Amino acid sequence: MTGRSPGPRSQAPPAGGAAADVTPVTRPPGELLSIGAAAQLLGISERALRYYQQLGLVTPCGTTPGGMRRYSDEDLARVARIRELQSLLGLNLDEIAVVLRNDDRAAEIKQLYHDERTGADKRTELVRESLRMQEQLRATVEAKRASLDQFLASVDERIARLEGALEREAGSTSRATDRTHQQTG
Amino acid sequence: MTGRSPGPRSQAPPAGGAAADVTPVTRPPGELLSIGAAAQLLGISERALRYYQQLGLVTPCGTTPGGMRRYSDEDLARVARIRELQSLLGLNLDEIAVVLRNDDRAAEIKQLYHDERTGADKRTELVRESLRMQEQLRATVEAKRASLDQFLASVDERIARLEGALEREAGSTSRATDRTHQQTG
DNA sequence: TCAAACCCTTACGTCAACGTCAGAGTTGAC
DNA sequence: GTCAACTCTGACGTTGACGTAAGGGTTTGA
Repeated sequence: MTGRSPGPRSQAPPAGGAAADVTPVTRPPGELLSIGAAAQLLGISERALRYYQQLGLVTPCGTTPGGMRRYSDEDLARVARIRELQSLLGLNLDEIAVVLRNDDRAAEIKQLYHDERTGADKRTELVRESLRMQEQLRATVEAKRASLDQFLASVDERIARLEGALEREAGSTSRATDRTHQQTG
Repeated sequence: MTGRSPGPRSQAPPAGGAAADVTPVTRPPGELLSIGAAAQLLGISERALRYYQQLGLVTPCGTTPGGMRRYSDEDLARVARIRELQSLLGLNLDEIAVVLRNDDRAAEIKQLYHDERTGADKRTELVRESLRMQEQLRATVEAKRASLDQFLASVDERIARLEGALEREAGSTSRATDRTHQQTG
């Protein structure tokens, strides 16, 4: 009911935890991965990786002399982020591109921030810019969370009513049909 | 960045609150609505309503002698539920069909529960069944909420770091380049 | 009663996010 | 060096969730 993991349709698969059921691929330390290995580790298809690259979302950090893609840990993290934004926030790849560009800008800002040549006021300005972007993202997430909490509350309410009914049933043990069956909505 | 409302792509539009920006359509009391009125009130297209019917998700409570659909408030609520399940949980229409079937079963159970002819043990059994279904849905929602909270926490952490940096900048007011620029991650 | 506004079914179109297949090149172990 | 396994670049196919247009009925207010 929560959507089968292997399929690409509907929900995006986990892609953040362990890979597929077979061959958990005990992750290598800091080596570069081929597209096949990366795909298996992330639990997604090679096609998806190429597609993300085509859209400019993730470019593998390098290639072999023959032109074969090599993915770093950082690249993998970026792909994981994509899947997270897909499944958690329901963003499409265009919207995700915006978020990733903000991430990149944040990294750039961090560099500049630690650069000795950056003046104090410039530094402050950069931090403010980064802050604005993060707060915008936060607003999106928070909105989603609020709706989800409300939904969860309504489910919990139904559950509470049902549990109440169950207790009342248990209370009226052997006496057959008493009239304690309230009309609770 | 949060997905434009009018478009059908990516995220499902609100459909729970007010309709489109023009003509808020101050809802009629308990009358039946034509498909056009229903669509406008819900902020979705007529095509979507027909499509949901085609999939067996929502059948308007009646039709005119000429065969034109009439939607009750209950029908509208059902459609709103569909949109909510789409946008909040990211379920596809097949998965939503399952949830709606559970909703229907719950309503049926409620009827049986309040039926005098239903015995005490049967009653208990029915409540248990309903409870199981709701708890299954709850698990789905809760899982989503947990991931979302974690994501939100990570965003908040970044924000906190940035705010810290900002305060430190404000602290080192006029003195040009001091060395209080910590390496915080 | 009659025309404008609305609705019906049927059917083809669209768009995102990949799936899949073909034909050719690359790599790495032996 | 060679061969199996892997990867490359096109390019067309698929699927879900509708959009859209055609051709024809239905409703309703004047």
